[in-house]
Amino acid sequence: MASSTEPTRDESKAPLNFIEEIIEEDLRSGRHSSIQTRFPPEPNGYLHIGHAKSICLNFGLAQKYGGKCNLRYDDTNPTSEEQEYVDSILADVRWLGFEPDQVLYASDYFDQLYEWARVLVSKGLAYVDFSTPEEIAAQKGSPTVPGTPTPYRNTPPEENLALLERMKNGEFPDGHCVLRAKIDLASPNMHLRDPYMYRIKHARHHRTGDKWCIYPMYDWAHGQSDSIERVTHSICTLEFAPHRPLYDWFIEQLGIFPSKQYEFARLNLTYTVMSKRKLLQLVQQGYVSGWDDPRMPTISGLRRRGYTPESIREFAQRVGVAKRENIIDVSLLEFCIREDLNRRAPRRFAVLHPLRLVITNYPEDQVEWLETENNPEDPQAGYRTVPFSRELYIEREDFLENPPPKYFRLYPGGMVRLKSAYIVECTGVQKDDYGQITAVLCRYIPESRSGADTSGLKVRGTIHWLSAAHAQTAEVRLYDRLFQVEDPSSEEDFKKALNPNSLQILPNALVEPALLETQPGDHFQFTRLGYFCTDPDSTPAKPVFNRTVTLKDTWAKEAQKQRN
RNA sequence: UGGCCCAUGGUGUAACGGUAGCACAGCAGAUUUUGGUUCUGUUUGUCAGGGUUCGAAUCCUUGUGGGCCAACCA
Repeated sequence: MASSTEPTRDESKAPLNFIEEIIEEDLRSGRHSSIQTRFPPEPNGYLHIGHAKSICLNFGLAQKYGGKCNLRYDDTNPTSEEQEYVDSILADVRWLGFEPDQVLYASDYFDQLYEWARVLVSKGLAYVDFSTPEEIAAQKGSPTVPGTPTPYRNTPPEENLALLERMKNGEFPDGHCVLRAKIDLASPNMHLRDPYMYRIKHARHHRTGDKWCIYPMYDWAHGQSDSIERVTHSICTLEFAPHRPLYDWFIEQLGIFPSKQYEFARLNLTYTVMSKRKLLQLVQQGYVSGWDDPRMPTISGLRRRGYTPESIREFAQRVGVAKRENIIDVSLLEFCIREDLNRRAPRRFAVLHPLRLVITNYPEDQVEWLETENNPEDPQAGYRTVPFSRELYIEREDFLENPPPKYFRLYPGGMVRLKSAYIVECTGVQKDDYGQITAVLCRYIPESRSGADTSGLKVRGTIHWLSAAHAQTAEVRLYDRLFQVEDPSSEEDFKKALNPNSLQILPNALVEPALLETQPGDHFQFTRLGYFCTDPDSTPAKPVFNRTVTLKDTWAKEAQKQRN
C-alpha cells in the first residue's frame, strides 16, 4: 500500500450542511458504519425542480459518504397513482445522472405491513374504528382541546384481530371502518391522537392489482419501509416534522431497525409554483401544453427547455440545505445554465426578426464561405464556414434610424462589423409606402475581412447576420417566466398571475444552413441572442428551437434606463 | 390564543464563544470581432429587548415575525 501523499481535499474544508454534520457525527461515533438514504416520491405526478433538490441531496449524500440510495415509490394510495408517473420518475432520476441502488415500492411491503399491524393489534396498540370520518374528526378535539375516545377504542385485541382480517378480506365497503393506532388522544401533537393506519379502498393498485382492499396510510408505511430498507437517514421536507414522533413510535413499538427522520426546507423558486396540485391544474386546464411544457418547473419541462442535468445539479449544490423557509431567485438557476452552456454550446447564427441588408458594392453573384469559431470558450470546438453574399439579413433591432446615445449598432452613416466578415457602413435605407424600412443599404470595406483586416478601421459594434440566399426557415419558441409575480402561491388566485406573454412563437425565424442537421436535445448558443435547444417537435424540414435562456443583456438594461 | 420548526445584505448560504465570509442579483471599471465570456472593484446584513461572558450572529430569557400540524392525501 503506497503511502498517501493525498493533497488536502477542498471537500474536507468545505462547510457542511446540517445533515452532513449529523452523518459525519454518526459515522464518527460508530452509530452507523455506512449510510443508506432513499428518494421516496409518490407516483402521482411528474417530478419538479424541488424534487431535484431532494434527489441531489439523497443520492449526493450516498455518493459522498460511500453509502447507497434507493428509489422507493410511495405507492400507498392507488386512486391517485399511475404507471405513467412511475416511468417518468425513474427516467427523470436517471436523466439527472443518478442510478438508484435499488428501485423499490412501498407496495412491496404490504404483506409485512399487515403482519406488523397484527402485532400492534395483538399488543392492544391498534384498533378497528367504525366511527364515521365526521365522528372521528369531532372526537379528535383540537390543538387546545383533548380528544375523546370513540366507543371502539377498547375493543379487545382478539376481536380487533378478527375485524382487521375481515377488513382485509373485503367484508366491509369503502370507508366502513379504519384501523387506528392507540396512542394518546390528549397529545398536543395531533398526529399522535390515534392516527389512521389502514383505510378501506376497493381500488385496483397499479402494481398489486386487486390483491388488497386495505391500504396503509403514509405514516403507517413510510417509516416501516425505511426500516425494512435499513435507511439510516430518512430525509424529508419540513412539513413532516410533526410526524416524527409518530415515525419513531411505530418503530419503537415494533422494535425494528431504527431509521431516523431529518427535515430540511423544500425549494421554492421565484416566478413559479411548485405544488403538484397547482402544476396539475396548469396541465389539466390547458394553461400549458403538458407536464413537459418548457415553462414548467418540472424536470421534464426544464429538460425540454434546454436545461442540462449538470446545470440542475450545480443549482442544487448552490442553493444549499437548511431548515429556513426560502424562495430562491430564478436568476440563480439561469446563471447555472448559462455557466454550463457557455462552456459547451456551439455558437450558431440565427436571425429572429429579419431585416434585409444590401451591400451595394458587393458583386451580385459572389458567395464567400467565411470561417467562424464554434465556441470561443473552447478551442477544441473548431471552426465552421458560413456563406456571405450581397444580400443579408440582420436582426431588426440591430439597426436604428435615430439611434439613442451609446447605441453602437448600425445606423445611417454608422459602421459596424459583421461578425467574422466585413465592416460595413450604412449609406441609406429603403422604405415602403408606409414609411417602414424594407432594407438597409451599406457599402462594405473589402480590406476589412476578418482575419485579414488591413483597413485600420475600429468599430464598436459587431452584429450577426445571415446570407439571404442561404438562410433556412425555422420555428423559434421564445419562453419567458410563467408568472408575473415573484410568489404566485401567495396570490388569491395564482392563475390570475400567469404571464400572458410567457410564450412567443416565431414561425419564420432564419437560421444558418448548419442548423438543419440538428437533433432534439441539441444545445446551441445563437450568437448574441441566447441559448437554444432543439425541440422534440423539430423535423429536418422544419427545425424547431426553444429558447432556454437569453444571454445577459446589459444593453437592454441601458436602453431601459434611457427610457426612464 | 396547543405543539413543533425557523429568523444573518435584495435572494440564498457560511461563520460551531474570538476580524460577519461566499455565491447569485445590483452598481462601477478593464478586456473583448457576441453590449456574451473573463477580470477588477464595490453598495447592502446578524428581528428586538434583557442576561451570561474579557468577548455573543452563536449560549440563556422574554418578546416580535414567519412556517407547519386537527385529509380514510403524501
